[in-house]
Amino acid sequence: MPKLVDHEERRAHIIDALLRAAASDGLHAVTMRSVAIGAGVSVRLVQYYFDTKEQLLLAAMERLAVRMGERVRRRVGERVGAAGSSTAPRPRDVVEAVLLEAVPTDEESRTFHLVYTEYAVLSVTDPALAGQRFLAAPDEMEAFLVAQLTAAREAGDTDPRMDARQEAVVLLAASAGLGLSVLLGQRTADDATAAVRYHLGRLFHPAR
Amino acid sequence: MPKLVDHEERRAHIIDALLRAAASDGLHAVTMRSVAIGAGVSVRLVQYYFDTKEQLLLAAMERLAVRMGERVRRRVGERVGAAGSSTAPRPRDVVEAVLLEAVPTDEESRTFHLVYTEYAVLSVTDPALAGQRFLAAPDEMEAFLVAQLTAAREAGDTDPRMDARQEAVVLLAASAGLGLSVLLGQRTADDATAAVRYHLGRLFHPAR
DNA sequence: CACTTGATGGTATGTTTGTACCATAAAAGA
DNA sequence: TCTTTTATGGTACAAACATACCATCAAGTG
Repeated sequence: MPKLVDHEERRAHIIDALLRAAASDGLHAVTMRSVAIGAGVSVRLVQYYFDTKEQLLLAAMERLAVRMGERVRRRVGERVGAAGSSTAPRPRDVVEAVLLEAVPTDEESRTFHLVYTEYAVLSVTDPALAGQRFLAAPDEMEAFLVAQLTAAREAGDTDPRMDARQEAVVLLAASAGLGLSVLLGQRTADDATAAVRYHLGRLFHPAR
Repeated sequence: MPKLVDHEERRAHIIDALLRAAASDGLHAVTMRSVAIGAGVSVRLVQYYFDTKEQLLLAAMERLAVRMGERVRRRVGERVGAAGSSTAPRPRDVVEAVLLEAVPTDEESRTFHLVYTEYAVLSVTDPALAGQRFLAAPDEMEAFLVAQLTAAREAGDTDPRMDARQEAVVLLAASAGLGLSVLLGQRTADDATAAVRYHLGRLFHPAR
């Protein structure tokens, strides 16, 4: 046999080229050739590792979904660590961290969220993409928020009449909407961040 | 001359075919041929009325933007009328009407919002679509909401410490996010509506 | 009645796309 | 050493696309 290459690494390299292409020219403009050029390989190689274009798109989407989970978990982890290893983090800080993940700040997160959104919209009309793992991440986050909000309410940090489930739905929708408006260039990331903080300030009473 | 046709009507007819095609197969899959077939005319006719595909897409987008304005204004008008011709409508009802416009209920509004969203996302990467009237409608709505919220606060219907501008931003983002989640099939229209109502219930005190 | 002009159909063309096919170098196993 | 398998390149091909071109019919105008 020849070089005996690490397949997963090669696939990841090609997928990254696809994501770059999708972010700069749009997911609809992604072509086997443009991906190959972006990855610095021949079209034949892309075929070799992904057989068909549809499978390439599928694989890229799965990678995005995995990354989304990692991103959110990392954000939460940072907050947990920042509060010191012994103290439990305040629910408000954890919730803020999760919500702010949806706001694209640097170029890297902008790219990520743009392509993620392109996929989400595409999945509505494309049967091959439909019913994919797009729903898992949001559902997971919703359950997580409900738990945090419930804890906060029982600790007396919010209005006792607050409905944790409804509030989680609204928070998630607001952060998604704010992130989208930043992508569309309607708002700056700072404005979106300020809006999230304002809203959380109204939701949470000062502890004690 | 021949039949002497109403150009605007013909153009509207073709654009409607484009919107249907975009809603069912995705904006990226829209082709001169599919539009022509959908409109029941020859490809040559589409060329005749819109010259190039880019101009066709542009014209359809403009039509969407105009419709969006009409939709919102109609919603507000309904609320104003429902309260009786002499009484001023309660800000809460007006705000609710505006926000619920973003939630797709029947098939017609689902089609409309889906294509609108497809255009919005496309405009991020497509230079021909960039910097278009997408921003006008949201800005207008934001100003409108700020005015309503300010009036409500001054009438004592909300917490006096409420920041009308920040609150408007959050409300707009939440309704956009909820509408999107309905399009993506994550939530039902009823759930989204309930979330909007819940949030407004917390924002507005009962008048008096 | 001739003629111009608006509205339409059909077809040709050049380009781009995804994919299939053919070839080959190189390493490992017999 | 011969053969099989892995990784790669190049090219060919049919389909689809946007667009340009050529033709025709009908309705008003002179």
